[in-house]
Amino acid sequence: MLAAALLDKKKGLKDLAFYELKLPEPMTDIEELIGKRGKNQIVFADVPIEQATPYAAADADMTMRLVAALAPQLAEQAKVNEIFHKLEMPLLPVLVRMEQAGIGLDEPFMRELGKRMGDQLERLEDEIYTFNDRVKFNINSGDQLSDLLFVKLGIPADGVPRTDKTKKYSLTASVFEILQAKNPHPIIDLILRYRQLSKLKSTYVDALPDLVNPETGRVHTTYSQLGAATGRLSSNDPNLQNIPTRTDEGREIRRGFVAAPGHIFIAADYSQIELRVLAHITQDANLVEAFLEGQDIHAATASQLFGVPTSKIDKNQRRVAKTVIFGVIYGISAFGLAPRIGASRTEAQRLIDELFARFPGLRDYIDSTLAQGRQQGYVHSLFGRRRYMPELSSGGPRRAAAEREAINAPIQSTAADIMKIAMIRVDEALRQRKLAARMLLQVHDELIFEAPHAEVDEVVQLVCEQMEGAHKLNVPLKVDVESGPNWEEMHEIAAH
DNA sequence: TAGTTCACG
DNA sequence: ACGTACGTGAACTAC
Repeated sequence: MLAAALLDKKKGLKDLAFYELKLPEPMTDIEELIGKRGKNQIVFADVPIEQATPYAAADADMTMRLVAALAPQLAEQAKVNEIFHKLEMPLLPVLVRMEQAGIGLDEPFMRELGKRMGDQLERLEDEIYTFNDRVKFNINSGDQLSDLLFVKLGIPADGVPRTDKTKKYSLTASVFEILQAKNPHPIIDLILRYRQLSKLKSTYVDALPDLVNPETGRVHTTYSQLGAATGRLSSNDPNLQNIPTRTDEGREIRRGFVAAPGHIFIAADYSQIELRVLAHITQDANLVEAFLEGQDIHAATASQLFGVPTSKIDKNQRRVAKTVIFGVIYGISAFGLAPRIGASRTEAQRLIDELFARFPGLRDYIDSTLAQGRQQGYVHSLFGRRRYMPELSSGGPRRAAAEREAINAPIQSTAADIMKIAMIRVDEALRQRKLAARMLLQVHDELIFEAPHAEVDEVVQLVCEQMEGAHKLNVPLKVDVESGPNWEEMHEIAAH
């Protein structure tokens, strides 16, 4: 019950206070003071002191009473208690420093990029309208798009999947790609291109400059320690954990994140942390050996799957092996794997079977994790962080979904715990050595720092040491480091 | 506000 | 027969 209360991000202080403290008196809601999110909303600083004072006092008082009510419940679970006091609480001031540091944004660059994207979007719109008798419509509207594609243009809709709740035609990028292969039509590529550009423009290029804090001239995200059920952080307003990197055009946006004058970014990312955690938890001999020998893990997996020496593995085999092993830690089925690797369901099943045959520790891990999850009602990370999963004991598709979550959670959670340990240690080491370098961002397996040029060598050394040594597993933790003047132009730094 | 889509690890 | 890969946050449409 406690964990549920603490982990339910939708439960605010007020709900907790009523639930845990059984308050008889209604508390003032923050919305009564500042209004709902929107046009007429004011900031708390504008609330008259006569109203702000009792609200703030109640807020602090309720928090203190909640500590008294919840701490004993927390203490009943030794490991969860330790995660709270030794990990989450020490992490909090580190996150505050990161949020307050913010990150520089090159506003003129973003505006220029926005203008270019806007021009290109206009051209795409015009081209798309030519397929609708030059009549304008809202390309972002799935309803209007469906009508054009499947009615006016007569593209065959058979085989097009339906959406979950509304059962309309699903119009995702992968659906368009399949459609294009079966019934090629020039409008399809235009739509894909339009979608990609408008996503980048509206979500990042247009939105980010509005979030520059006028006081600091920088963008300040907010991290949530309760954002993810697995113990990962989440980032919001803006989300700086999903800045584009996968396409060249998306990557351009990263060029707009710039290091302060006299400074340079340093990015340190854990190499394959989830698979290393998988090797540690499963103790699978083949997996452990591959990491101990410093092999390219996906090439090594491909070698096992296809029975070909690692040196003879081509790019496609490596890609397939990567998809298969990630798929398995996500609980994928042959049905789900097949389209992702462009193979038949039979072939997909063969690869899954082969993976389990070559890495028998994986099957044991899945079986024992599910058994323990059903028996205890939760699964846990290496450090004892729990994810409650009552639906493991239900039936039907909800159970299947819970099983996939249960397979993945210990791995993702353990990686998240290790990263949090590293962040605390890196922050401590930077401060202890009186360095001016600051930790700015965390993106799950990666930390981004801003350092004066003169500090680069020392910071790189320190960061690697703390991250790689955050926790000893039965396989090494490896960290790759890059640096550069902006978030796009990053170049590897030679091994330390 | 629900639903869909898509950006990231 | 059923549904089909984990974890997020944001923009957008339609109601």
